[in-house]
Formats: sequence, C-alpha cells, structure tokens
Amino acid sequence: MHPGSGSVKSNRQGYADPAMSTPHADTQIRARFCPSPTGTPHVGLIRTALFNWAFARHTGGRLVFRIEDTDAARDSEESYHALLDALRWLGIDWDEGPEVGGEYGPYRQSERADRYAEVVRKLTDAGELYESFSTNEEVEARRKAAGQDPKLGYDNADRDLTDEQRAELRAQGREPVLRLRMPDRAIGFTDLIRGDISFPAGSVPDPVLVRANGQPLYTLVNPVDDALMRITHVLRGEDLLPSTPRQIALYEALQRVGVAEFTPHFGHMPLVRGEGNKKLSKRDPQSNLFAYRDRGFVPEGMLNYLALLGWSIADDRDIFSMAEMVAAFDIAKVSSNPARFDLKKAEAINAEHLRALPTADFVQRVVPYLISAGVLPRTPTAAQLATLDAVAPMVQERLIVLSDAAPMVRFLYVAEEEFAPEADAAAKVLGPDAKPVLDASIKALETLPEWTTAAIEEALKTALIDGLGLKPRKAFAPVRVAATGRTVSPPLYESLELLGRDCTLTRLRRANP
RNA sequence: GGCCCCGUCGUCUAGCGGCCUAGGACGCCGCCCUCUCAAGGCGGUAGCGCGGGUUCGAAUCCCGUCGGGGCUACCA
Repeated sequence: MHPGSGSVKSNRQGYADPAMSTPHADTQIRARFCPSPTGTPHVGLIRTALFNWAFARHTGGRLVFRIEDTDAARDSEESYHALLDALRWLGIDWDEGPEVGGEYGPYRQSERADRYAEVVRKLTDAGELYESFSTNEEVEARRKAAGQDPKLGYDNADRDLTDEQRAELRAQGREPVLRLRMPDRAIGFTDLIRGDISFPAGSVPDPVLVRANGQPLYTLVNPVDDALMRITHVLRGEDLLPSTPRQIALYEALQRVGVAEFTPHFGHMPLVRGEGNKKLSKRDPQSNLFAYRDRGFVPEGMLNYLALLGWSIADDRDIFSMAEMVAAFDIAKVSSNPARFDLKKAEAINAEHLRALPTADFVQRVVPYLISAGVLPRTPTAAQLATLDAVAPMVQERLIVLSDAAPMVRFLYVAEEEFAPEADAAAKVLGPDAKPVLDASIKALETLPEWTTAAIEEALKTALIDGLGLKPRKAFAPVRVAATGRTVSPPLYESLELLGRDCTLTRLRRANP
C-alpha cells in the first residue's frame, strides 16, 4: 500500500473538470466520520465509522471526527453523548475531534458559524452563488405548466435575475435563499469502491446552500468543513452518492475562491439492509447499536460482524481481530452490493469471540450483566465471585451473548427459599417417575465421603445407571432440574459440586414429592 | 417520472478469461461425541436473473433486458 494514495478501482480520471485537482499523492491521508446527532447510533452508521477508521489506520492517516449539528430542530445533546459512548465502547478512536481537539477545530458545526459566514461571503462576492426567490409552490407550478414532473425539482429560474428584478422581489417582502450555480457539463468522478460514475449535465438542480435567514445548510457545511479540515478521502454510505455532483461543483467553486486546495476522493459504501430489501431504518429496532450491547455483544464480535457487511478478510475466514482488519483493509476491496444485517450470523460471530476470551476477562465482562439481571448484588462478595470463577469456563462456551449467562448460573446464587425449578422443566421431568431417581440420588449423595465432581459422578452413576438400570438421559434429567432448575445447565456433576452438598440435598428433597 | 447504484447458495461473501463438475461462513438437515444444552468432529442441502455477443474458452469482458435499491427538502 502506498501511503498517501488510497487504492482505486480505476486510474481514469473520468469526467472531471480538467481544472479540478485531487489531493497530491504524498499528502497525508485524512479520512473523516461526521454523523449528525439525531437519535441512537445506527449499526449502518457505525459500519461507516469502522471502515473510515480501518482505512485511516491502515494507511497511517488521520481520522477526523466531526459533529454535524446544524439542524437545531433535530439534534440533541443526548444523541451527541450517545455517539461518543458508542465509539468509545467499540474502541474506534479518532485523532481529531470532540474532546480530543486538533488544529482544524472546533469539530462541532454548531460552533463554526463564523467560518461559514466567511466562506459564503467569498463565494457570493465571486458570483458563485445567487439569490433565489422562488417558492416551492412556484417551482412546482412552472414544472406543471411546462408539462414536466414536479419531482424534477428546482428549475434554476432565478439564475439570471437582474438587479431590478431582485429589488422588486425584495420590495414585495420576499427573502432569498442562496443557491450554487451548477456547471453546465457532466460531472463525474472515480469512486474508490465503484469506479467511474458520471451524472449528465442538467440532471442536478442548483442546490440551496444558505437559508433565507442566513443559516447554512448541510449542502454547504459538509463540503466546506471537509475542505477546511483538509479531508482527502470521503468514505460514506451509498445513500449520499447522488449528492456527490453538487459537492464536487462546490469544491470547484471553493478552489476558485481559494478556500479549498483540492477535491477529495470519494468512496461510497453499500447500504446496510434490514428484513426485506429496504435499507435498515432508524426506526427498526435491529438498527440500534445499544440494543446489541445491552444483550451482551462484545465490541470484538460487533465490530467483526459489522466489518463483514461489505468487506472480507480472506476467502476462507471470517473471524478476525481489529488489528488484523487494520492490517488487511483495502477500500478498493469493499463490495458494492448492499448487505443484509443477519442477526443469526452476528450472534455466531459474537459467540466465537466470547469463547476466545481468557476466562478472567470473560468474568469481568459478564459480571455487570449478572448484576443487572439481579443474579448478583451490586457489589458481589468474594465467595460469589469465586463461584463465578469456577463456573465461568463452563458457561462461557455455551453463550451467544453475555446476558445469556444469567439464567444459566442463577441456581448458584439464588436464596434457597426463593429457588424453584422452572415450571415447564419440572412438568417435564419431575413427575411421579422421578421419585425413585430422586430417592436413590439422595441416598447416594448423603453419605458421600468427599464432595467432588468425580465422587458425585461415580456415586450417581452407580446408583442410577447400575442400581436402577436407567438410561443416562433418563437418569440425570430429574437431578438436573431439581438442583439447577432447568433442563439446560452447566455440566451436572460440576454444578452439584459448586452448589454444595447441603443445597443439593435440600433441593433434591424438595423436588421429591 | 428523472438521475444514479447494484445483481454468485435463504443470508454475507470468494471469484477479477482457463486453477470452477463455483470455495468459505451463517442458517438448515443428518451422523459422531455425550449427564442436558452448547462447543467440537464428519457429511449433506442450496447459487452465477435472463438473452445476445466477444473468445479456442465467460460467473468473470461488452450490449440489451428484467429485477432490486438509493436519491429526488430552505433534513443530514
């Protein structure tokens, strides 16, 4: 990999304006992640952050984190903190941005109003922007009168208004928005992921950059900040692909007025879809990153799965660490097909990472889930933790997500008077048939000289398999349910040893009618 | 409607003209292991949307077609 030159699908320059310049090949790579703080972090958004991060880390470049909070009506401080929380949880770190600083700050657009005003002034002075008075209703009426579909949008009708006309419109009390004059030619670029893409002349209407009240819009601030922050590579979702031509036109204007030095490279990542073929909606509960954390996805698993949405490390492997991803990541190898978020696969990947955790690490991570499930108190005792250490290796390999641990170990912590086998499990194996099994088990365990896994196994096998002539499956089920409360539990003899003789016998007797 | 993107097993993908009677993973099914459930091992199921070219040879290149998706705000 050549530092400073992200690899691209094609070297052809496509349809770009000959005057348009791209970042010099040995310029330090600067990628960015620039969400707007509206709502909870979306898994698709996080995938975008991850790919930008991996790209920056792989190329030895910088990752800039910028908050696009220019829409006071929708942005919230809570969402802003959720974004920071999400990235920190996952370990996606940034080199410049909120709480980190950097030489191109501030990194929240709500704090950059003076810069936008300055750029708008330069652009206006140079004649790159023009005042537009048309209302949506007027545009629509003109489209209809011309026999065109109103969906075509703005018709550039105010481009050539004379000073007199503008004065007259103002005199009527109308306030103009500022629009960018789109060039009268096709606009194309070489997408880092998709190759050459071109938009015909006239297919993109002149966009509004500044509201009548002077407030700058996303159409202005996003490219302006990328230019001011010297972003070299814009990697974002495919949903933003149609906005690229107007951004390229803006970059060219910014270069003409000396605000930008180059137009960045663009790469458009495939959409993340939900059930069906539509893009995963913000309203879809499946899109909520924190829902996965709450269930007990670990960062390693979440990140690994998200990376698989559009990228693969090798043809025969899909479990990997972020260090491995960073070493192997190549933006040109990102798929251009949309990817469906597959919960089952995400869970399988997470389970693999859970199993790979060192036991002590696993214990540390699972404790908060046991506390929130009420299995452990807020501050567990040393004895409780010792029990957890002992049972951890046995539950660790049985989990999909960390919260699965609670029902599995509850029997070791619940107060004796509160313990009761789960109803359906009891109905299944603690019927009248269980009596002889429980009788024999109690008898065998009462007198056991030492309470160890091996001794318990020996005693139960002798009593039930040899003594009663039962099949193992039949023999151990009542004991398991009586002692652990469930048909599914950690290995039986180990569980009984951890439970202790007194508890075990109490429970067996209680289950024995 | 207009513009743009995409099209390999159910899903995510490998594949970049011969290594492909298309590989892996998840899912699903079966068997083994076994005190339950997992894990693990073994095996199976299932795919190049369609039609034309180009070529000795196409999943791979070209054209068309059909299908899916995105965008189409004084939101981001």
